[in-house]
Amino acid sequence: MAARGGYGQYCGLARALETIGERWALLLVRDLLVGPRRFTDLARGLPRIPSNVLSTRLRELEEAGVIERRLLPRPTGSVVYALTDRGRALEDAVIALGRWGAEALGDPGEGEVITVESMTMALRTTFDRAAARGPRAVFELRMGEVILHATIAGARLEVAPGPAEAADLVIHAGPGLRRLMAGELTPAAAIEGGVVAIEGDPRLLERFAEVFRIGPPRAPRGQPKAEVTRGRSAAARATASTPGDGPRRTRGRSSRG
Amino acid sequence: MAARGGYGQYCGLARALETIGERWALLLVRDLLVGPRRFTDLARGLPRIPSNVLSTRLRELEEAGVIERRLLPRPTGSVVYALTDRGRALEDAVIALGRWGAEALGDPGEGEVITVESMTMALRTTFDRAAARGPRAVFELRMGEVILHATIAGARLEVAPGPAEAADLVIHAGPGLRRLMAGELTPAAAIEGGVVAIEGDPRLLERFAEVFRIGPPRAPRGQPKAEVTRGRSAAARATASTPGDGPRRTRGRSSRG
DNA sequence: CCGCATCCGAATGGATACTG
DNA sequence: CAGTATCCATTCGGATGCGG
Repeated sequence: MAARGGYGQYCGLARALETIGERWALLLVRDLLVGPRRFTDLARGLPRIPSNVLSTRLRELEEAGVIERRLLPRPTGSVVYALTDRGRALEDAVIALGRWGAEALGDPGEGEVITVESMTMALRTTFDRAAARGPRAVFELRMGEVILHATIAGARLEVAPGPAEAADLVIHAGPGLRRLMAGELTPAAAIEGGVVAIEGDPRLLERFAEVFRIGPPRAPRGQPKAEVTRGRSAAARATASTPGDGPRRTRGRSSRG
Repeated sequence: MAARGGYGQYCGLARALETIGERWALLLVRDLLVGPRRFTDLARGLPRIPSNVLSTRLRELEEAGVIERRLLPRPTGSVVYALTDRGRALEDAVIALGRWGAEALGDPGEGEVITVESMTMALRTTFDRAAARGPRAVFELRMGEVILHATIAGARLEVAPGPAEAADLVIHAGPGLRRLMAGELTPAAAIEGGVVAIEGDPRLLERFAEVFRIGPPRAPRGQPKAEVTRGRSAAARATASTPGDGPRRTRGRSSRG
């Protein structure tokens, strides 16, 4: 690590851990993978990080060439932190770790927050490009104050904070969304159980659950599918009340504040 | 982390870091990805880890379901630590991080060790399966006491500690091998500069340098290639003296000790 | 020699307060 | 808003001890 001295190993992994292995470091990278952020943005997204530690990490990561400080143009004159190319190259590692950790996510612990940044990276992490083939689709995901949208087109995915301009499906969800993504709940069951509420064609929720998956890619296929396929009338079950397994605690910020 | 308390984030990455983000943890996983190891094996491969920290990490990783203790059969009755399936699933993340870190490896720092385990994972990390297509080849890599061998067949790779039974190419190298793998040195230059010495067909060293690559996959191709292609007589330049950029410091152990 | 457990000084991480 | 300064609780690093 930056501070405690190295591992004494001539090894890529050791070098990586010396650079971004310090506590909080990779979570800062996670947030910055979504876009440049100011000091306070980062602090808000990581409520448990002390400001002095945030300071220290930002300095260390800057010295390591992972992030850079940028002076914001006119209006404010303040600074934002942004990933360098080198920092952006961490995305694969962040995704690999996130994928591994997501399998042990379970239900939210007391006081655990969900942020726009963590959800954005969660979607990028769970994206199964093989399952994504098919027509273009725009999803808007709403979990309390956390609002983001994802566009899948071909095998490409784009996720960004904020509402979609024209969503094909709006998903209102709480943390129970994980169970849908993990395949523990069928899309129909998720809707009927109040875990999610949707605006749009229920079949798009099936698509969502196939494309964003926690754990190994869906099994053989055709087994849990049969009894589900179409929930009921395809039309609108719109604007359902907030799901029973509603948002636990969320900390969000729309893209500009 | 196990000890310091969680990050307070409902996020796969945070969960992963809470599990294997503690200092030394992922290096233990790295070594165990090569195979089961005893306490002392691990301690030897990580000379800078205090024994109490090693103890603690092993217990934490066991509680987290990443590793398990196994009682060794007859002869010794001692214990080995081995990855569980869950632990083995960390390989992707270890490789992603290792790949990122390898690009910043530079030359070995004072006192940095190279072990059979780190080199084994380094080869798995840098393996470029696209470049691997071609005839089967067995490489034996020797860096001081660190001896391992790699077999590439089709797009598959197997790396294991110890000498090969029938190597197509034996490579004697020091840490300068990194420069070859990073493309900073052509195979011919590496041989002529004494960075590596080989036993076998020099063209196999070119193959090696194409298949095990640090950094982005080789550029367009055809540029640095031309002036190199065949070193000279294909036959034997065998048993060259230890390379000038010889092993700095190595700690190894043959597979059984 | 293996497999840790214990002890201790030093360095970080964490919480809070405070300033340009 | 954007950090810096302080002070305390933990953990780490290193050395040593010790039963098997």
